[in-house]
Amino acid sequence: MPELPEIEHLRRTLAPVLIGARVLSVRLRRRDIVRVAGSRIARRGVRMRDLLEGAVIRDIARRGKSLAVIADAESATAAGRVLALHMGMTGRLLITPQSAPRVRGDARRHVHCEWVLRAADGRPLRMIFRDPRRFGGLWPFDSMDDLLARPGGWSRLGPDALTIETRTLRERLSRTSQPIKAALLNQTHVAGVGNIYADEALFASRIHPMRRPDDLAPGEWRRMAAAVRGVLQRAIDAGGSTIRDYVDASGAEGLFAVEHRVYGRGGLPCVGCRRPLNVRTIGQRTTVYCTRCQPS
DNA sequence: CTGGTCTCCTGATCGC
DNA sequence: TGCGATCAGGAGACCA
Repeated sequence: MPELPEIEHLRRTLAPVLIGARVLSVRLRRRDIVRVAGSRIARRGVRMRDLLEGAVIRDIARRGKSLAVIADAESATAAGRVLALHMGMTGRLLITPQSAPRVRGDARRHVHCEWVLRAADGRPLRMIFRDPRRFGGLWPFDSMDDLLARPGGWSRLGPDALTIETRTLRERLSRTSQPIKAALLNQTHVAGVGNIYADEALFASRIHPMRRPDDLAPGEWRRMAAAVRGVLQRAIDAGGSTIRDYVDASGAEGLFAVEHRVYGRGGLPCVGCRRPLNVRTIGQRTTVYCTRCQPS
């Protein structure tokens, strides 16, 4: 599932291809994947210009697990536009040369939006958004200011987890009395930590997931901040070394097959002490940890 | 405001 | 081999 490392990797691979590209046409197959900040789905008609039709892409930004495609309008009088994307659990954004065979068969299922682009170097490209489970979606905004200010945009997201500093992490997470695991998952506190990396970061910092934020010592905050940044950065590095050309890639399956030390290993021996790892639900999420290496 | 629970959705996996 | 049950989970809605 796409977490921050996958999204950051996507951003880095998309940017050189998309920056300077003109969106020639957009085909929306499922209207309800277009969401509007403040409501579950777009109530009114979706205009293709909201999905960047006619615009030139200038940049791609990321905060947490959210991606923003930033575009200029074609006419000098019109305002720019921004399209935010969230991949949810199963979302994928794929780019192929337009000359490549169209997606067919099973792969065509759940393709909710298609863009036809002309890259800065003139290459014709096709981009598709595919999301079987539809937890992801597309959020149109008028501008970057709009995205940053509007509730439902990035205004509610905390600082990005990849560069989170000890002091900020502590200030942010101390706002709640929830278990530290649940607090880490709350995107308004820190943006970008999902279930996998929350467990991995807590294991790496030897902190029990049920610990309360106000109970943590300064050294533990330092370890946790370093672990959050570390596990995310290592995953990005692993992804970056295994993929060559996203444009030619048929997908990102198995991209981040880095071995997790706790996630998905419930009942298996802890890599530190060989005791079986514990599994319980915290914050409505399956949580795996070691009672010995992460004392409560 | 806070914290807990529910809901959305489909594909993978499990048990029989 | 088939098939129903179960599970996974990001984030917003909803409620006490």
